[in-house]
Amino acid sequence: MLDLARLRDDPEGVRKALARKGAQHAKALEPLLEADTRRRGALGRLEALRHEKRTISESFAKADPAAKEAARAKSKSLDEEIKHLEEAVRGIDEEIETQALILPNTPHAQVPDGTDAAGNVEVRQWGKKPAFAFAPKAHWDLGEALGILDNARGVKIAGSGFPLYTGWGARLERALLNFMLDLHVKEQAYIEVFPPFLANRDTMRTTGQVPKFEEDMYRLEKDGLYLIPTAEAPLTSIHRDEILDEASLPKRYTAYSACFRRESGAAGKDTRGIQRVHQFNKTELMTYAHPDKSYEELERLTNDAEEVLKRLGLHYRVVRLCAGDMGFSAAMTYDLEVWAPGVGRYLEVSSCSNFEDFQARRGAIRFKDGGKGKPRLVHTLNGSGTATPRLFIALTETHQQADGSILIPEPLRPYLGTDRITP
RNA sequence: GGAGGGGUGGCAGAGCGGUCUAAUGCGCCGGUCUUGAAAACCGGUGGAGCCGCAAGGCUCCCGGGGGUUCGAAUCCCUCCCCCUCCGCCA
Repeated sequence: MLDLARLRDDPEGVRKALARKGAQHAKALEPLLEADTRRRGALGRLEALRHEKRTISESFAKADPAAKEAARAKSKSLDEEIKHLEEAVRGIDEEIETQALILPNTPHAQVPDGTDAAGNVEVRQWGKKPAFAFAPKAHWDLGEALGILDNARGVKIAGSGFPLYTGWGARLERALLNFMLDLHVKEQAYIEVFPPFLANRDTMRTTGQVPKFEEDMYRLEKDGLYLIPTAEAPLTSIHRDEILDEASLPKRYTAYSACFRRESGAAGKDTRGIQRVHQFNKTELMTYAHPDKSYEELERLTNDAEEVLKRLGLHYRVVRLCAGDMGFSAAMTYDLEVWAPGVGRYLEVSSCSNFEDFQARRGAIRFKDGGKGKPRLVHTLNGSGTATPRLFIALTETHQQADGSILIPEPLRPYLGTDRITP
């Protein structure tokens, strides 16, 4: 959520910034500002009435009987006005919240203009596209030939988009996750947590999935819970409604989680194999940062995610997303795109973002600056470190051999227990 | 799922209809004393919102919501959470 005070102080600046994310957002500003003005007017009157009522009851005990009767009557009549105004303020508050919660974050000044992926800017590359003396297969063919991926039976169990990894495929999945977590925990000093995979509405509102993207999630109507689309949600709510010690920042967390996404509207779009699925595994990196240092942290976090790809010998590129291609809550985002030679495309395996205080405001995540004064909002950041389906794709497609086997990169061997997956 | 107990300031814990601007202790911060530290003593120490250039003022918050009352941390209803016991169970 954006700071309402900022909207009041600099409506033009906010309007322009929002327009960079999409012209429609800028229009939402006017009614919001109008409601804010109405709210403050009503609130001022309400508080004056409450003050009057309070004063009456405070002097009640020592008033004489006649004055008591008058006080009772006056207080009663104030009640009606107060109740009326309270309802009005509550109504306006809801109005404001409804509108404010669907406004996206504003992009950082250094985020390039653009309306879609075409506007993204490549920042760097690592490695290069592998050369093959044969035609590299796509992972769906490799998966079938090696018996590590069984899409047909996944469909039988749950439906399309719910991959069934089998044999070495299942072990590869597990090995990748352990490899990544160990890297994040032992070498990069993130605190490992194992979060719930279901989360409530407050949790989802904090990170920005609710209310605007409710339809993108699987929901358990009866329990008021959502299947998490990313561990970002539970990780960011660890410290929701808390005031942290300044000295404890940055707080860096990592977690494995299964992730669930409806991906409705994406049917048929890059869905072959396991490029886009409803359930997948991912390790997540998440930081609660001091607001003055969050952009340094974004670089660090991005590098930490990249390290996974480097160690697995996978060619990738880092792109800075343009304003129009960024997610709802982000102020700046780097995407990591790994090269998949079988499908012949770069695939997004990680999205590393600084949300600045956007999520922190929604979740009231603060810290005491210098130990005194008003608490300040922290900045939150996160990035996948990384998501397995596309990592699985890149790994199998990149390291496939002429004989149809997959050569396992050195760092992963102790986790997988073999140096090669063969048919 | 059933029965009982309980949710108060960073923590412990009192309060059970007006004096609560929530006792007291601990913690923390500042000061006095001291070569320094400790101890002792003195003072301070939550959050949100609104008004104000500021100083400051006002409103709300004792798990959430609603009610009774001139007045609620205190009484009533309801929901959530925690603990104990029982049931079920990976």
